[in-house]
Amino acid sequence: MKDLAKFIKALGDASRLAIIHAIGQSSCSVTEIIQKTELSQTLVSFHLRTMRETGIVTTRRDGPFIFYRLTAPELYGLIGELSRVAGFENDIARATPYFEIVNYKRR
Amino acid sequence: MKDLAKFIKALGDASRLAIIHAIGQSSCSVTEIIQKTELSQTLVSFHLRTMRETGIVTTRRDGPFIFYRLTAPELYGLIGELSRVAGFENDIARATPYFEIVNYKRR
DNA sequence: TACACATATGAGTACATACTCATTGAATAA
DNA sequence: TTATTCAATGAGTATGTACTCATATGTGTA
Repeated sequence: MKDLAKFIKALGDASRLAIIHAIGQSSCSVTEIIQKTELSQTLVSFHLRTMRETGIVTTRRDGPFIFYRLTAPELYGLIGELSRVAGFENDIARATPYFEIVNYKRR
Repeated sequence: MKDLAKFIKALGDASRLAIIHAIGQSSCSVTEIIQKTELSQTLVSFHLRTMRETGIVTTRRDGPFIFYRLTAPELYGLIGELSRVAGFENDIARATPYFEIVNYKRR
């Protein structure tokens, strides 16, 4: 059974927000996601699995690559709204609304 | 200190969603929240604490009562949007108190 | 004062989750 | 075939979190 709490919980992690930010509203291969987020391959794969299972992302294979995209592209903007509502509007990036939204840490 | 992932994580729990639903866009005393959610006093208090600390709710004392409200009332609608985007509009959650969040109307 | 009511808090527990490392599988090219 | 690249998976660990029970604190009234 689908569960809203579970879905939202799957959004509430810095690494997964970084992945969502990397994907944006188009799509990305896993390799691209790894490069953009600077997270390890294993960790990206680990998170993509739960994001697949909660329906946040869907996949398409193209040769050796697997492309991920948001199942609902509007989700990207909604997370931006959440960020604004949470009071993050004065963070680093008002001009690039969705960049500072994702406050993921670099390694 | 502020952290979007932490904020969203604090939304991703069924008990806390129930509390948010109970509060709605106005405010409620803890006693009212307990009655509406049918959660234990201790558990409600436990969750309200983390919701206070993440800035989801704010409080006002009135005599022996402490009233809680959403710091940002728009959050209520946004959760409805998330629910719709997640594809819950026809979910079994119709029978539960979470339903009204699920069926929040767009502006 | 004493008492009742409203709410918060500390301790303890069981489970969930994020992460790393090592390995495996799947697709392609030489 | 072998080798290479892309991606997923299993095991192990450490931390986080949701919850319960008992207790404490705050507030108003008799």
